Amino acid sequence: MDELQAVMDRARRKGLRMTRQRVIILQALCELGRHASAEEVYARATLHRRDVDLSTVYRTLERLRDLRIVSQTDLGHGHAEYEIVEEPPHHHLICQKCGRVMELDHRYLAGVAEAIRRDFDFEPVFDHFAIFGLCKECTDS
Amino acid sequence: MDELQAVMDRARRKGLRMTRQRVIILQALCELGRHASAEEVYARATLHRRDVDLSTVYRTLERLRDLRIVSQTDLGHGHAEYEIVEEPPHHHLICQKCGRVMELDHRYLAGVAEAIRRDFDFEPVFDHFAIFGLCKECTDS
DNA sequence: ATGCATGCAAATTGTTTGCACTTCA
DNA sequence: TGAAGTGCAAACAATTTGCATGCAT
Repeated sequence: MDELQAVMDRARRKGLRMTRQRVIILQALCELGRHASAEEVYARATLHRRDVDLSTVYRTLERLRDLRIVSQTDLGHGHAEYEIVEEPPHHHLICQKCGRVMELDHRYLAGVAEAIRRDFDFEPVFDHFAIFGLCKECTDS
Repeated sequence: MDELQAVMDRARRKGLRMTRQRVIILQALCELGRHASAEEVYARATLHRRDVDLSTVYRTLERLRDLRIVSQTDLGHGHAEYEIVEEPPHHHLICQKCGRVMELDHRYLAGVAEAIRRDFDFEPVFDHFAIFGLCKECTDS
């Protein structure tokens, strides 16, 4: 997978020291694909070889988030969820009742981002947005 | 003062049983104004008379959130923040670096809400939105 | 070489829960 | 009266931290 290579390059370029653990964590994130909890990343990472500590996973995810290599989102599951940032980003609609998750294209938010930039001199980080609400089925019932 | 009455009426109409504790909690929320943590609500509530338990505060806030009388938001402070929902709602721009918080008018998001409603049959709960990013000063430096 | 990263275990923080008792409608 | 709400204390889960050691640059 050269997705892993690409992400590692990106991280290195941003000055991240590439330790064995960090490679494993990035690999786990790539394999998992979308929004995984720290525990899930940990589980996936230790699946191959058991040589990462959970606290290291937390520390690394925090670091990666600061470098904007991964996004950190609260999807209402009682823990943070992480995923590798893509360009353009994508977002989620989350039903508060049934928990269903739908994907929302970035175009829906691009206009808002632009307006905020213009009017507030504020650079919004729209790596990943979580919008809560009610899906059709749950609105009806 | 009659903000409290108005909110209590609203709550009662939604079928909320009005206990002594709940009145105190609603009062605390009114007095605090904007986004307060459960601990802050608790502190404020017990300031007058010490007869609410923290667990009751949590239970009540959860109940009020479900009734959409208060909004629950993650402002990135490591705990949830609550505030009485106003009409129209307002939102926040939060600087990830310096922590500065700016208010965002609902009009910025009204269009997005409409589009989501139309295209996804999804009713977004836009009681309170938190948008993270970088303010001017922190972007420059 | 040296400063940053890690493992381990323990602590912390925010939040939830079980249960006997009380209170509102 | 009876269902719903409460206090208390204990449990929980996610995340963070201190410190001795290890490793990438």
